[in-house]
Amino acid sequence: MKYTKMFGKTSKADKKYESRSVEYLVRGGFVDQVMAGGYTFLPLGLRVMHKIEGIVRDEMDKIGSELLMPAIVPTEFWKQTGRFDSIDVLFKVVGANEVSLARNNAEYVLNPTHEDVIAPTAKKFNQSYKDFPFAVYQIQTKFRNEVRPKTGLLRTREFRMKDLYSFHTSAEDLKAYYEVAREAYTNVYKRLGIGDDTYYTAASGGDFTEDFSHEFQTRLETGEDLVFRSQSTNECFNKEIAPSKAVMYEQDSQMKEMEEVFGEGIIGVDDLCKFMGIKPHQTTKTLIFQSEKGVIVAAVRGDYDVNELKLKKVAGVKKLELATEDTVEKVTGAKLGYAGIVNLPGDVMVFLDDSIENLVNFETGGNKTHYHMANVNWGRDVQKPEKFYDIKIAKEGDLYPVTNEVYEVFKASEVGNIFPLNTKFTDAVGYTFTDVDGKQKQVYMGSYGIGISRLIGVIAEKFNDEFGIVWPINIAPFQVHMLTLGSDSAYAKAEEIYKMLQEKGVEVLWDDRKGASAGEKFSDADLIGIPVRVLVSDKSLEKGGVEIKARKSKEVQLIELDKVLDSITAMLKAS
RNA sequence: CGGGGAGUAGUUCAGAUGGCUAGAACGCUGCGUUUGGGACGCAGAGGCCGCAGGUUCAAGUCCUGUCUCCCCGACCA
Repeated sequence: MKYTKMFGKTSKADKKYESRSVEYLVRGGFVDQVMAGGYTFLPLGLRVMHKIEGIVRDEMDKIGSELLMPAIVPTEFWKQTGRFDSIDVLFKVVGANEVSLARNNAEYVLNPTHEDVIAPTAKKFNQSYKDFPFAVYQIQTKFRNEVRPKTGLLRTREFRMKDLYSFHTSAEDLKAYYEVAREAYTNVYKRLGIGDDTYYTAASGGDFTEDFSHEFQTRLETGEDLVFRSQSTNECFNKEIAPSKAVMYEQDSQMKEMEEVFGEGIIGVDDLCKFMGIKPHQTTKTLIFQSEKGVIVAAVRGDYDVNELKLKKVAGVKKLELATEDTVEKVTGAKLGYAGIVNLPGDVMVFLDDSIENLVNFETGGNKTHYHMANVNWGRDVQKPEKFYDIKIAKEGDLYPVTNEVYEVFKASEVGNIFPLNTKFTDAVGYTFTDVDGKQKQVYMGSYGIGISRLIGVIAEKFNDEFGIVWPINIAPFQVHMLTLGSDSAYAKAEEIYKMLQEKGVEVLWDDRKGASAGEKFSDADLIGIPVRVLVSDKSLEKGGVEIKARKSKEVQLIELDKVLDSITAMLKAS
């Protein structure tokens, strides 16, 4: 591709960008923002996307077949699975004006994912045990009504995604395939150049499943997720579910007299600590929740917060929300802000976090407006429960309960996820198969996603320097960036080399601008970040050849003309 | 969904308390000089001041509404 014929231009930095990936992708002419969370992929960016898709497709073809579903489907698909009213990012498509509506006033869902479409489709075709297991995938544009798109391609309203769905005759078979998918994903990330920094991470199953799901998290300073990793076992957990054990502080050896402290309007751990002259880890935080099984009281040490996902599991409830002020008053007998674990009524479920198990002389709310209890002790003042639970949100410094080691905690960006859906969707659409015994049985399903366009952002964010992007070889938009300086004869020679490289199948971007200055061309080459740079100039030709340099290195080599192809091939191999 | 900021040239921005025949830089066009790390001179083109109402002799500037974008937080299958 000749640079002068390519659509899209580089630009100088003229404002502050939210991150390096955004700056370089925009300035390099890879993408152009059209709206909040909506980008045009310019030719350079699209080439990167196609490279990523190629790798993903190659690995997916080994474990499934590609198909393509429509981006819009009748709302019935989503009503059937019960998700039409519950998914908060769902977009709907309707005719835009009266003329259009007069023609067709049906409503469609703009799919954010395709479980709801593939399940009924699969049901149409595969009903015999002989058809199972099977898996299909597609690479397609998805739409989600994100409230706040951010960080360039990392979170957008419209994005490219690979989604794979697998179907099985048993939970065991699904589990076995889950591992196959995991393996395929691992290969994808390795080939993309981020294998070493991408972690298989347990996460909440969310709406989809009671089980955990798994995410592939790439370590990234600007990432949105927090990953807790056990270094000895390499197990990783998303913050939302990370099991945790609190670090214990030294406790008093003697119990002090319990006292009721009057603190008018003192609400919240910070205020309380200032008021009473104690530390957050000497206090307890008590929250009152409403569930379908009744009121739940949960308490954690003051320096923690309650993890509602954990609490749901521990309490065995499906719905959990903070109780209303009225309920709180009824349960505690006090206004909001003074709840504690003393003198609770007997008819509520109480779950206490293990971080408060070994506290001595601790504080808790008085369950009496404006009152707090100080120097509370187990046994003497409150009955010690038989069991403490882990219902806290993990934080940096916490221990992994299984090994008692301090977690390594890092920020990361989710580049893929896999869900064991079991029968959630197949049940919803009435998908069963006929087994060898002639009976109808449940179909098990799994769902597996890779955020293609997000990967471009993640990789650009990960591989760059002060001058621009440094693309990993497998997904660089071109393999060689050739530039020319000097007289017409240098350009003529460059054109020869350009044609030769193209004939040999080397992807080359030739900066053939005659007006641009040398500095401009060098800077653009660095910004765009193609792995190998080849310079053809009067000076290099006088010295007997061309100059070749890897993007990630500073070293420039002079190569004789007849060795250009070999040297480039060698450099590409090495990078 | 809560809080904050901003819409003026292709882009980034400046245009107190109304007086504008609307500016700058970068980019763009032409001519010339340059050409090994974002060159220089000269000459130019380019604007419904987001949109709709209102106040005023006069609105980019004030008021109301509306749309959009950006940032922080909550949420995120």
